[in-house]
Amino acid sequence: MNINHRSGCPINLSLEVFGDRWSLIILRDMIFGGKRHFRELLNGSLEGIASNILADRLKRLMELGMLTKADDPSHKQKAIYSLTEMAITLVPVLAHLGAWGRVWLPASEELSIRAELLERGGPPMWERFMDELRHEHLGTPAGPSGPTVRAILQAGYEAAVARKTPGAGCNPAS
Amino acid sequence: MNINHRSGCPINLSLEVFGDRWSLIILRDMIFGGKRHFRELLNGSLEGIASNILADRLKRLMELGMLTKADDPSHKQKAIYSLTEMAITLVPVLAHLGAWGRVWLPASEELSIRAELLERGGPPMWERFMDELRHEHLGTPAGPSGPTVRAILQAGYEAAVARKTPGAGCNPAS
DNA sequence: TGCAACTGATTGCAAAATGCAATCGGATTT
DNA sequence: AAATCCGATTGCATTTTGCAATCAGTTGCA
Repeated sequence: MNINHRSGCPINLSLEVFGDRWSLIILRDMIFGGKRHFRELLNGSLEGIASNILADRLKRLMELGMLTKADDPSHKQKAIYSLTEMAITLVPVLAHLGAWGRVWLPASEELSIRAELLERGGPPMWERFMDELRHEHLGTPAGPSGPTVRAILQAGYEAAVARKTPGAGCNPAS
Repeated sequence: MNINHRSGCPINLSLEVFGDRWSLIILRDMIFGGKRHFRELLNGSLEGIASNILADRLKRLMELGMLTKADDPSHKQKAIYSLTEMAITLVPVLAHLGAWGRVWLPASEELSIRAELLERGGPPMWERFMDELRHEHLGTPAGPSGPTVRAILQAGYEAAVARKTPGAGCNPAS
């Protein structure tokens, strides 16, 4: 990326990477939502990102070394975006950020569950989650069996939704 | 603040608070640099914030409940800005963010020292630092004696600077 | 008293980022 | 063959941002 930095302070440099309203949202959807395709990210996010912004941020995140792009063998024109190790190690940052936001901001109950579970799981759960992401995005060997961290978080989310609207039953939506 | 949120996701809400290039810089300077006045923040930051941006962000952070403002008894028109508990609990987030930036971004060696010390200190050091900030900004009783965490970080920074330019001797600059 | 320096801001203005709708060429599905 | 889906790109109006200049009130000093 550019060598034109405001300062060499780590927090400032991190802010130059994430100091906008969308980059971390995209990474959140990839990490916690398992999204890998342009359309998934475009239509799947709660916040409704515009397609040009999404294209711009994906490009930017690739230039920064946070994402890589590869062809999808099943769809000749589909691209698969993968997290790099640099992005995967954001998990603890996101966990802390989510924990802070859950406490201090008007987070909805259902969406807070993931943050709460991740906070309660602590560093061991983060490590396990990062290993799963490495397996999923970098092709490293699979870790221990059992439900994945993402599945645990998702199950917690769905249980919270069910508690709120008990008549809805099982909901296959992402 | 506004009730017009993009979503109730904690990470999104946090991003609505910090998803800009300056808010966290200001909090960083207050937390790690001990800055309390407009001019200190204006002239003291490495990144060179503009005065209107600083004024806008201070106002915004007050509306969000992260800062409070009080008159300085020594200067009739001086204002002292204080961190609230909401802002103080950002310390772990900043610690993680700094640790991530130190590893993955071209952080300068001197400015990385703080992040490294804070990371090595871990949660106990963060807790102690937050207690010191509570004492400083909220008037809670003082904790254990001995050098403050900020002083430890500052000493590490100055030692790193001295290592780099050995002839400079002791440097009283902030 | 007079005056310069300093206090926390505010204003005007240009540049950049954002949001939105429409569109693109190619690939796949029906 | 037609419709749909794919990852984008374009044009454009609106909003946000960054920068320089400036503001009025306060303080320190001569």
